[in-house]
Amino acid sequence: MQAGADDQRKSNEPDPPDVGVQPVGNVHLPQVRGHVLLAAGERHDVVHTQDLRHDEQQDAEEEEEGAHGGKLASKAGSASSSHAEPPLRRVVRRTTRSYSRATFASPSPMLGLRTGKGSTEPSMSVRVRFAPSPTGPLHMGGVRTALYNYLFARRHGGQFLLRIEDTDQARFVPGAEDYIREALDWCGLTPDESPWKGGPDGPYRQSERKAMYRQYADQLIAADKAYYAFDTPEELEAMRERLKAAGVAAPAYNAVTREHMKNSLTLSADEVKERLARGDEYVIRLKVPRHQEVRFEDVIRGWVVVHSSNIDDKVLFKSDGMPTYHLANIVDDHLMRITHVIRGEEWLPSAPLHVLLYEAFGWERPAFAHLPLILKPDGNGKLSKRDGDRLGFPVFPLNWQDPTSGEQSSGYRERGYYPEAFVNMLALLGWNPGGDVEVMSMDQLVEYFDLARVHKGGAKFDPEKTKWFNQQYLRHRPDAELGAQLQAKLTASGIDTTVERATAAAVLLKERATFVDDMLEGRYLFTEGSPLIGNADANAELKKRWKPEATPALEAFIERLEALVDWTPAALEATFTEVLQATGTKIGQVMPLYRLFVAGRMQGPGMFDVSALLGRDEVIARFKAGLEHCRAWA
RNA sequence: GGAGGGUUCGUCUAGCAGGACAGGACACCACCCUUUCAAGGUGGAUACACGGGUUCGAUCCCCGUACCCUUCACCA
Repeated sequence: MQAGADDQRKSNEPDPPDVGVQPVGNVHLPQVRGHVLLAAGERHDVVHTQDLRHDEQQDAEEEEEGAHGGKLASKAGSASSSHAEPPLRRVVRRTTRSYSRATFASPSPMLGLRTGKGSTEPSMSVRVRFAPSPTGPLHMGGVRTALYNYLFARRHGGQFLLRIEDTDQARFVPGAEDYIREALDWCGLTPDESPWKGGPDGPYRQSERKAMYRQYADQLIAADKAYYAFDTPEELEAMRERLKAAGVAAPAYNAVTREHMKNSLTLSADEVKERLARGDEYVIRLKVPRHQEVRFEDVIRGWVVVHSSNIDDKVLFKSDGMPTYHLANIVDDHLMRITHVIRGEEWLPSAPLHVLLYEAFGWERPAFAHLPLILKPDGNGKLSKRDGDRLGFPVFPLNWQDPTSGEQSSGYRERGYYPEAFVNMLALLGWNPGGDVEVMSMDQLVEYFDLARVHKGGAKFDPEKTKWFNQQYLRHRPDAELGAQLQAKLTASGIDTTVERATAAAVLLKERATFVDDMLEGRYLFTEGSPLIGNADANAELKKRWKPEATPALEAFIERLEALVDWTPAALEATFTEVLQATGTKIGQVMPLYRLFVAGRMQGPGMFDVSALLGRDEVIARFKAGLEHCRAWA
């Protein structure tokens, strides 16, 4: 439960005000049934290139682009200032036969200024950060937080930084940091400043900033905003027990109880000095003001008000010499000039404390935006690793093996998901651009992203929709790429073939695939010999379908096939039809057998396409073998 | 329990400043297309948590109730 409960925690933060989305207009394009059509000849390219960027050429730059996250530039570039109209968004929907359902976004012609309610005016110096704790694999909730930070930064031309919050030495997990880095890279969310890349405000690993926190804690003590506390764990426990027994709902070390504890507020100056000199263990606590309304305006939730009496004197500096999350977080955000803290909702309860800290330091505080949680598909509560195991879907972007327990956790990448699909799905979990556009490239997400449109309520994760996204991306992938991947998979399973052939097969197979692996169902396109051999399922199916009456037609077809000059799908179909007429056979009596003889399974691409690809010799051989096979029964 | 947050179809959501048959997508069920399976097309079913107000009129504004979630460490 520990693992699960923690999953979504290490999130991150910030954001600025954005703008409302203008009405979507789509213009200059003929409209058909509410869909915008592009010129017939262009529709394909447009979708590929601009929406999914899966063209070959773009393919090449894909990785790099992802690695730099850079590219937002494109938005600026796309600002076709030709028209001084309000920002428009064209909604492009494919209306071609097979892909008409999904709604794709096309790059907006221009990015005009947006104005939105409750949005803060983004300055040109937006700086946000994703601050995970390296305590294990990055949870998909964390990835979404990173994504929103990234989108926000790009949208406003700011910087996206990554800071490793490893102040808790006890929870250090080897490999976790590398995992974070790799996961972010895979998703195309590469930070502008990070422990690995460096930057003007480094170091970006809190353990390496250790030396600078103490002075800030001291500064607070000097200003009477914090104090030393010498209470032992036992004494703290005793205090809680005592208060609990006295009927106190929420025992806390606060303005009232601190009067009865061992701290620099109750002990004499001399004793404090002596204890310090003696080396007694102590922590430094924030001296929360007694009567004060703490308030801040959350970018996505509006005003949040909490009375200081509900906030306890949080430990800022631990006895092990490390700052707690609260202190380090505020100090670092300030030093790193973070303008917007975009983080998970689980941090909302401690936000007032953070506000108090900024006040204690006298620093201007960043804007806060607390993201809704990602909930489990069924029931309520945060999505945890256990849910993934239980329901059979990944909860992490990449595979992960726990260094101590050896426990394995599967990731989206290894399951065959495209990072674009994963990111697209994540982006829409809690946010949407307003129209009915769903399939969007990273550039488009950047262009449309608006923190003000993020939902307040938690979103249940839907693994099915994630598959759908993958399917969308897969079918828009260039055939050559799919062919190469299919070839590689076949080789891995002991089947040799050429890229050309694999590509030709991929064209037929991708239509019914969600993952590249799904195309392996068409392995019969590459093997030799009857697919009936050793295939129990095929034989069972065949027994149900076989009727001796079909024999004449099948034999006639084989005969015609041997003499067929034009070995193409069209010619094959024409021949087949002729045979049916000549023999007075119904298609339903023969086609299933044709399919079983040649493919060995009842589902798949059209048999004429399959046959054309397989080649005359192989098709005829399988036909004959199939016939022999059935005759044995009769 | 305290504090805070949340609540539109099964799910993600739209609904820009009260007046629409409450829209889309995923999933589901039909039908169409089709040699099969997909894909695609068409149609269907299902939602404003509840109760009061304010109003000529509330998904939308106000109050209350219910339920859910998060959080209460020398963890982040």
